[in-house]
Parts: sequence; C-alpha cells; structure tokens
Amino acid sequence: MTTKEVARAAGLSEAALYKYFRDKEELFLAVMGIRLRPFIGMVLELPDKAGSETVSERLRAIAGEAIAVYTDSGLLAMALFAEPALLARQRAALGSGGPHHANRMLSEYLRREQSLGRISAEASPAAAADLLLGACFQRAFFAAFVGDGALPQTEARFIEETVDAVLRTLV
Amino acid sequence: MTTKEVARAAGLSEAALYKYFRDKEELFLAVMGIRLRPFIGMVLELPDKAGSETVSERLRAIAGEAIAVYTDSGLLAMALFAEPALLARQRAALGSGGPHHANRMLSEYLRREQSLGRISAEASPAAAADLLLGACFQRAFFAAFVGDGALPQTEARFIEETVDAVLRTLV
Amino acid sequence: MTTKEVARAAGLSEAALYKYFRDKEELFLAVMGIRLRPFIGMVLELPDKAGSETVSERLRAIAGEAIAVYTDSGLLAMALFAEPALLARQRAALGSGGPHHANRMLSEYLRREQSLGRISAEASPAAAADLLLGACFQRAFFAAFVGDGALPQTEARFIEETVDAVLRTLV
Amino acid sequence: MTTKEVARAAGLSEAALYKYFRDKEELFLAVMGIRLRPFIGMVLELPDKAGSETVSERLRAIAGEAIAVYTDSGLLAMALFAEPALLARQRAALGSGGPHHANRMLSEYLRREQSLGRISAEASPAAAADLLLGACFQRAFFAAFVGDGALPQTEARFIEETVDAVLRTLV
DNA sequence: TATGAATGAGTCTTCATTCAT
DNA sequence: GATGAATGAAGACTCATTCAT
Repeated sequence: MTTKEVARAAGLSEAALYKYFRDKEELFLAVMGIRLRPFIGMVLELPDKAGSETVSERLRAIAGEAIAVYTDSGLLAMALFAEPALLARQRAALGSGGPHHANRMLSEYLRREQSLGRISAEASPAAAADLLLGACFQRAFFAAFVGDGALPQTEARFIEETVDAVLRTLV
Repeated sequence: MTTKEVARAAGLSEAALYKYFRDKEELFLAVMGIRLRPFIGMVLELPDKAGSETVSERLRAIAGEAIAVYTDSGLLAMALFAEPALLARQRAALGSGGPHHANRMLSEYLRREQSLGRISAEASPAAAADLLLGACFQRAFFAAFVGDGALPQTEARFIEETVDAVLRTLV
Repeated sequence: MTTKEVARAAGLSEAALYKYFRDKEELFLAVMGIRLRPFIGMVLELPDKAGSETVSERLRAIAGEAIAVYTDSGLLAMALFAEPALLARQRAALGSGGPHHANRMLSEYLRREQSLGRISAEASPAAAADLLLGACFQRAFFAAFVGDGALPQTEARFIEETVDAVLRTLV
Repeated sequence: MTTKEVARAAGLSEAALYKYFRDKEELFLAVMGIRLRPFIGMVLELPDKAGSETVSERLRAIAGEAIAVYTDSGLLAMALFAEPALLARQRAALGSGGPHHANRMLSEYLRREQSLGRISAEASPAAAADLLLGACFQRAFFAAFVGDGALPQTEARFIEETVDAVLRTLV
C-alpha cells in the first residue's frame, strides 16, 4: 500500500491525504479502526448474549463475521510485519486489547453458557474459542494466499463443519 | 526486510549477497525453503504414522512443530503481503502445494486412524485438522503481534489444552 | 549520462525527473526528438526544393545543418552503443526511419535536380548524398573526439571545400 | 562492455584480467590498439604507394579496410562517449595522431598522385579524402545502428559507387 | 479545500577492483 | 599464474512527505 495508490483509490491527490491524516500510520490505523469496529462491537456484547439463541447459531454467526474481518483487516495487519517500527508502536498502543481479545470474549461467552448448563461442565471454553477463531483466521489467510477457489470447501460449508466439530468439544 | 539488513545480519556486504542469490526473491525463497523443509517432511510422513503411538501424542508433536514453523516462516510469509508481485509469483509457483497442504495431510492421518478404529467413526477428520492447525497458526500470529508474554498461557499449556479439546471432537 | 547529472543540469532533484518522464529511456528519446525535429523537418522538405536557389547554396545549407545536428544528437546517439538494451529497442522502433533517411532525402533532391537538368545526367545522386553527409558526420565525430581546434580547417572552410568537391561529382 | 563479459569471453576469471592489465582502461586501449594496428600500418604506407596500381584500385582497397575498421573499432570508440573521463584521457594521449590522421594520409597519397599527373591538378585531395572516409565511417555507423540488412546496398556495391563518385571529383 | 511540483532518504542491483590462498 | 570471495561506490528508480499557491 503506497500513498499514491491510496490517493488514486480515494480520488484525491497525495497532498490532500495529509490534510486528513498526519501521516501514513495514522491513515492506516484509521482504516483498521473503521474495519474492525463492527466486529469489536459484536465481540464485546457476546458474553451478555449467553442463554439466548442456540449455541450453535451463535457460533455460526461469530465464525462468519470472524472470517470476514480476518480477511479484510487481518491481512492488512499482516502487512504490518513488513514495517517493524509501525508494528512496535502498535503493540505498545494496544495494551491489553490486542486481536486475541476476541478469543477471550468468545471464551467468556462459552463459560457463561456453561454456567447456564447449556454446554458440558467438562468442556474447556478457552480451548474451544481458540480452536474456532484459529480455524477462521487460518482460513482467511489461506484464501488470501492461494485464492478462494483453491480451497477444498466453500466458506459456508467450512463454517458448518467447523462449528459442528467445535460443538462436539462442548457436549 | 531490506537487502541492507540481510547483508548486515549475514556479516556481508550487499554486493556479496548477489554472488549467492540472483535477486532478493531467490534469497527469500531459499530462506523459506530451508525453514519449511523439516516441517514439510514431517507432515508428508504423517499419514503413514497412523496406528503407531497414541493419537494424543501424535497431535501434541504436530502442534508443537506447527507453532514453531508458523512462528518462523508463517511470519515471513505474511511479509509477502507487502510485496504483491512476489506474492503473485509465489501463488502461481505453489500449485497444489500451498500451506494448506499441511491441513490435508493431518486430515488424512486422522482418517486412517478412523479406519483403524482408534477414533470415532462420526468425527470429522478435516474439521479436526483445520481446528488444530488453525489454533496453532493464530497462536503464532498472536505471539508475534503482541509478544509471547502477553498471552494468557505458556505454549506447553496451550498445546495440552488445545489437543485435549480436539480429542473430545474425535471420541 | 546519469540521472544524477541530468537532474543537476536541469536544476531538479532526481525524483522530480520521474514526474516528467517514465524512465531514463523516455527522457533520452524526448531529448533526441527535440534536437532532431528541426533537421528532420528540413530534410523532409528538401526534395520539393529542387529547382529553387542554386544546388551549391542548397548543399551548403544542408551541410551546415547536418554538422550541427550530428554534433548535438549524433553523439548522443553514439552513447547508445554503451547501453545495448536501449539500442535494440530503438532499432526496432525506428522502422524505416533511421538516421540514413536523411541520405535518402538528399539523394532524392539531387535526382530531381537531375531531372531539371541542373546537374549532370551521369552523376550518381545516391553516392553524392552519402559522400556529403558522410563527410559531415565524420567531421562532427572528429570535432567531438579530438576537439574542434585540433582539426585542420574551420567548419566554414570545411563546408566550402567539401561542397565544392561534391559539386565536381555532379557536373 | 563489463569486466565480467570480457572475462567470460576470454575464458578467465575477472581477477585474472588484472594480472594482465592494470585496469579496464588499459585493457580497452590494448584491444583498440590491436584492432587498429593493421589499418594504421596500411594508412601510413599509403603515400608511398602513389604511382603504383590504379587510383581506383587503391581507393577501393582503402574503402574496404576503412569500413571494416570503423565497424570494429569505430563503434568501440563511440562507446567512449559514455565514459567522459576515459574520453578526455584518450584525447590527451592521442596528441596529433587521432582518427582523423587517416584522412590526412589519404589526402597526402592523392596529392602525390596529383604530382604524378594521374589525377586532375584542380582536384582537392583533402576534400576527396574526407568524402571517401566520411562516407565509409557513416556507412559503418548505419550498419551498426539499424543493422546491415536495412541498408539499401550491399557493401561491395556501396564501395563501387562511392569510389566512382569520388573519382569524378578527381578528373 | 485541494493540488502540482518538488525532494531527501532509501530501495534493489551492478560495476570495477582487491586480496588471501 | 589463477581464482573465489568480497566490497565501496555508484546507478536507476520509488517512497512518504512538504509547501506555495
């Protein structure tokens, strides 16, 4: 992502970009913020949703959103690895709220469902959350890396099978 | 990764790099190849290991190696997203053998264990493979992104809990 | 000719050059075009000038312009021999219109003068054209190579004597 | 011409080149010297040949050699224009003996033929020499620039017609 | 507000040259 | 006598950024 490309995509001159953002980093973070906000909102509300809908429906919804956001922004975030200064500053700014926070929220949701007796008392909420979101994260990476079509399953089928497997963990 | 950094790290001049590698791309691929080869070897032999050792031990070993290789090379691969020309050429060169191949091999291993009756006939080998490797992949990303220490569990504990959860999928 | 030199001569940074020209080749060709255009124009109109002025005056004028343009651009063109890729592309792009085209036009002019009976029917227009322009071309080369002052004659005297000799060919 | 190319062509390592030549400049000049020596020899003997053979035969022979040497070494010399430091040093080293010396020798040969009454007393030996060698020089340049095949005449025919025209100057 | 024109710092890459072996 | 390994300097080109208008 170069400033020239961003400017062309925005229909602005490069100079105009600098009226809206101090530098490329600020612009980058703004874009990330916009793309992430809906998902973050959804994830933050997640624990309070325990008890409503079925767990299966809930996980399916989360998986879909996760793949979407990981595809959009996860890949942008990966590009951070090419600019270590930015990465370091991000790490610092994140504080406790890194991308693994989503896993924590999903884990907490599952813990509450456990309290409600809707899933097995022996299940591990944290592990289930890591498995589900991890699988979605990797799927987004694969799709970007080799192309959506090169993957063995459609996204819908992937979600269905993956959530079903996670549910087996929870019974 | 700039050629200057690579040169300094190698204790060479930039010019010397070009005696060993035609260009930066060749160097990059050579590094990737070296780092990936052991893991690729392990993964290719995996299906034939069905029946030996316990499934639990096998999965634990795979998880450990996967986290290691995803940490090393997965992150290098992510940097590819900052150089789209390289990414495109890699995608083309990969053919069927992309990074998702590991998931296929693990899935095949589990299918054979299923044939041997060592795991439930109702389990989904493909889903279990995606869950385990996905969780490892994401853990490697998190560790690189926020730092190893910021994660709630040690790697050993993560492997144990994650493999245990996957095994619940398989019984 | 390095981009740094061009930039300094133009009173610009190297980067600024690339706002005006895609690459060094485009810049090079633009310069050549500007320098050559007046001479090309003069040469293309030459055949239609048959019958007007004396042949001697006409040849003197052409010789003067030829030395000037060969000095300016011929030497630039010679520098092409140090960059074979550029040379090859130029060769291809030139099609029929290479630098020998000027010789053809001068030859055609003389042929028409021949039709008008102003020069001998036995003269060879093509040979006369090659002799005159060849002598001018080589003189430009010598002047650039050893310095103007090292040559035995002034340019004016060179033109006079050379044209006179060519005219002896034509009577 | 890079040192790597020279080394490969010579079947040597680049380092070995430096056992034989102090630097690239010395090598370049050695090559030029070897290629030019036979032509220089021929040209130096030229004045003493006045009276033997016909003038026509003599000029034809000179023209052939000139085209050959201009093709070989003239083009090498042109590449000098891309390396001004070398060019300047050459200019200085040349003293009186630059490439225009050949024209002087041919002129002197024609002057002697004039003394012998074998060509017209009114002819200009200097101009005739410049015309003939100039035409050969330019032909060599054209051949190198646009390719031998793109020129209207074969070399043999070019020599014949050009020498004939020069002879018309001399009667 | 928006931009055209400009640039310093840096990128990958190649070159002529050196020297220990 | 020959070379493999190495490099400082330079080359073309790109990037994020500034500023007068």
